[in-house]
Amino acid sequence: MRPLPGARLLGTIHTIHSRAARRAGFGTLPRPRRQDHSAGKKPMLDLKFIRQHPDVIKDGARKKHIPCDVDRILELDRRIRAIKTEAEAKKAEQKRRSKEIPGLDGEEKARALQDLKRLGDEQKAMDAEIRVLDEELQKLLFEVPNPPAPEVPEGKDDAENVELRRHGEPVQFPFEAKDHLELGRMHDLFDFERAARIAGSRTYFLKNAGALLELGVLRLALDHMVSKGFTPMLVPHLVRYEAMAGTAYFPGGEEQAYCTEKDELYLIGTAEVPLTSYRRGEILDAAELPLRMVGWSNCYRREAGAAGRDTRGLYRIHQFQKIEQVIVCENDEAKSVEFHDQILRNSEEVLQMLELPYRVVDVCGGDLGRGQIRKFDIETWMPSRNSYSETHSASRFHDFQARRLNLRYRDADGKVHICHTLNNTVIASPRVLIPLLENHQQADGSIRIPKALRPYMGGKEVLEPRA
RNA sequence: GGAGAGAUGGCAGAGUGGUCGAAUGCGCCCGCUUGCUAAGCGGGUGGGGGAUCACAAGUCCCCCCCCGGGUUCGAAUCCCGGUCUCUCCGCCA
Repeated sequence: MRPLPGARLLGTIHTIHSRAARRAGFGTLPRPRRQDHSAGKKPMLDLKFIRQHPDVIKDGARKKHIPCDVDRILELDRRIRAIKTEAEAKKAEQKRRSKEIPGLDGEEKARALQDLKRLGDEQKAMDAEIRVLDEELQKLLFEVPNPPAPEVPEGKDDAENVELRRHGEPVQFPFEAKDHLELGRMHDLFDFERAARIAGSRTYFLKNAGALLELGVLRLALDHMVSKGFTPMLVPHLVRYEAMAGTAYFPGGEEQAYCTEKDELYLIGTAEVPLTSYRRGEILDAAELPLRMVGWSNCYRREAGAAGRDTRGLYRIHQFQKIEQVIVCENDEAKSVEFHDQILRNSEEVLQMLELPYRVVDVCGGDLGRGQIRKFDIETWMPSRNSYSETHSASRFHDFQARRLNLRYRDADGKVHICHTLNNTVIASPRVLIPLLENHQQADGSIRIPKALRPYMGGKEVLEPRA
């Protein structure tokens, strides 16, 4: 699934979010308050890089259609460094002279104390000045988008994404095809009406084969990834602000996430959040890399701003289950690109096992999130929508998330670097049940179960509609 | 939910206002010694930022003893707030 589009929404920021943000050290305050071994500033991008290549940043922001005031950042940076140099010189003097105090006494000592007091006050004034400027700088830095890869197509929204390849052919039904809702009724797979009564819009019950199919495809996907050497992980579904901010959903995506107000925890919209955050603040040994993880979690999305869109059926709902693959690798462009290709193919293999037609699109600049360097979406053919619709989203972040998470590694020479991160959907259900049911339906309303899925369905080959 | 204890370098563990970025031990790295190994001996061993500067090396400086703030000429040490961990009691899938 695509990352929460909230990064581009200008939603009202709830008090609770800013409270948590402040405590976490993101957003309005320059430094983290909660426990955080990384202690320090964590700009989205390396400030040195911005300093040296302002034009790259500017052009990247343009391509992503995200506003970004690079000049203001550079100015703040210049001023802060100037004051800092001066403040540090004072601090050094103060420190040095402090050490002489125990050796002094009488009037000499009194005079020295007075001098030092004055020095200290001057320092504090400068620190305060720095703090104000730095607060503004940090806020701006969090909004700097990661420049997209040069190959990323220009474009302002998903209409301008570029198709890369197709696999399989959309089925031509020699009979009148039913949509998944109709099939669901025939097989008693879902209940939307009662769900709405209990839980509101965009909710559902899965019943009978509907429930089993969901667990089946999830397990198939998980097993496939485990066979590829990924570590299976069951993850926390409630996370702190830092995890949301570290993976770049916050700030910006607050409106898309459910928040538990009393505890200031957020329901994850994807296992990417806890998985990518898993080793945050650590310096990994290069020998451990790449970390290849596959997580199974429920995903919760408010779908704010989507009112009226895709209201029917299983397409856009508030809660679903997803198997997600995450890779943490070395800070190496070529490796990162290579893994991006791998995680894309992993997911394609799952769709092939499910015998579903799909295509891969290269997501254009304007449809990329703030942190993504490049993204490929997989769209699976959905007969009822008469279109390829998004079921997977494979993103490459460079060091964007890792920098925020302070996720680093030590190379063979003992040097410390920030990791690269990537992730992709392996399967998300029940959305994938739409193409699964619709593509494999037969004239009599029965549904053929693809071979690879049968072991997960008690060996059954076909689902027969209820009498 | 109630009561208490604690958080120091990769690990263990000292340190209650100055000479502590931090003893000591273990681990790790480099030398020496040694048929090999072990032992022994000597040295080294965290992260971040800034100045100079070529985004190099080197040199200098600042910050970090869970996180943030405060007191003080000076804080790992004192004060306030937060987070986490552990123990006991209660509750509970």
